[in-house]
Amino acid sequence: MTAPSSLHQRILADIGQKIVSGEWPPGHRIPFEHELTEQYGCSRMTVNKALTQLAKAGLIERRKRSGSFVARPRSQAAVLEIHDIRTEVEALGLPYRYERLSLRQRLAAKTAEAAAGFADTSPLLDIACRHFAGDAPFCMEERLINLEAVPEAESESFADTAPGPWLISHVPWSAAEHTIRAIAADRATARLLGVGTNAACLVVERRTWSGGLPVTRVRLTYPGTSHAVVARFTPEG
Amino acid sequence: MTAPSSLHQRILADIGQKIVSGEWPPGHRIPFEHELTEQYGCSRMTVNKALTQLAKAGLIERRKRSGSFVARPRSQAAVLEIHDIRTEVEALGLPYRYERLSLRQRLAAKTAEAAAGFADTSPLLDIACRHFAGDAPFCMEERLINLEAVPEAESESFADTAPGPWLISHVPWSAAEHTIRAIAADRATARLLGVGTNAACLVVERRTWSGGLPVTRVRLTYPGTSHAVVARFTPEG
DNA sequence: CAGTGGTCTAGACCACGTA
DNA sequence: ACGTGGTCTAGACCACTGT
Repeated sequence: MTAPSSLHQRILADIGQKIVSGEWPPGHRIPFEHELTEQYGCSRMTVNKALTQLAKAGLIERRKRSGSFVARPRSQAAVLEIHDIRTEVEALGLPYRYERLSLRQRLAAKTAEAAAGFADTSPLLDIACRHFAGDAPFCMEERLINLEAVPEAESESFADTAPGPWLISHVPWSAAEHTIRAIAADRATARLLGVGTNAACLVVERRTWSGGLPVTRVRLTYPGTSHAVVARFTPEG
Repeated sequence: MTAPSSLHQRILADIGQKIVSGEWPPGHRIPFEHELTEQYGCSRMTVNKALTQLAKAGLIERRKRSGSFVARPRSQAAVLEIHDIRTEVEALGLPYRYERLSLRQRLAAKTAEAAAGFADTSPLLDIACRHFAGDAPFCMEERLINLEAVPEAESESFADTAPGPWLISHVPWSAAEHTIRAIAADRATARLLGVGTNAACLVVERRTWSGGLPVTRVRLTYPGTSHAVVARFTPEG
């Protein structure tokens, strides 16, 4: 509902509105680019920009020689933003505290770590730590760092710095994959999170690569009652 | 790693590669558009397309008068795709079955439904149903439909058709917001899902609007052990 | 003020798929 | 074969902003 500042945004919003309102049902043919060109009195690049964006958002399908059509909704695509934990805690207005629980160096086992994408016998740093919001545990972190990808991590103690921010400033960028699931807290987890045994917890697991090499696998376990992950739909980019 | 078919994709990939590999660390200034124009022997629109896309993906920040810079990673943004349940089940190679549990019409209560965005005393359809994968319950669905937004739903029994697909074919498109959390199954939920009481479950709640009006709120409860939500990072569009 | 990115134009050529 | 979308050009004007 914000005023579109540019013309291609206005075209995008106009067409998006017609689709969302149902005025143009799925399968409806959208005016050809040259028709929209006349309608808005602009060049083809401008309408193309809008239509390309609508196609990327999944609202329309484009077929050469036939035109563009309103897509039938297949899957709900939404953008998930996973923030830095410190930021997340401070956004709640609570003081943040970090605590390292354990750190050891070992080799990747064939079974578990292979599934996480680490090669057999890769040297790994295995870290457990906790993040606090005020006095209460906010989440627990179990992290594996591939020392082949990040050899500098070997000399880090992670006593005061959380592995996440440290990695971000040492491994510049990365592709990532997130998996979200629910588990029942085992005894150790329950104690560390200050919840009852078998309490429901939300687990966010992130695997990160850099230049084809697996860098880190982190598993964040939140008390289920206090944390939720939110994703919002994005028609416009 | 796929061969970029278009020039702006190649420029995007080249720069993205330099950022991901660390060759250009956060804060590094990216060549000006007119420099890239010379470097690739193309027009400014082409490099602009690539840089705009990198900025939308969050890999770079653009500042007028100063140039474009490699962004420091702030939040992990990933694309979450939530599919139709039937599709999801059948993708597992299992037969899909749907079962309606209850249906009743009532007015929105001030407390609970207001939080879901429904106006006070809106007429609602309140449906509970289950989705099966083979013989096992796959997930439980609790759904509210706003009859002010979808009056045709009043005459539907939803005995054989799940509300999701029906709504998709009757309410053309929508904005949506997803919330994912973990809960412990209460007695009723546990029985319906065939798990133990207090078993950890993954709850995906989706609220949907159409033309500013709230259309439906659906809460899908999955046995935590058998279901995960996956989101993947997307540098390129 | 000068230089950057944001946006737009009025053309063009091509691949491709449908008729 | 033809018309569509995909891509690209070589300009242009403007707003913003740091110097």
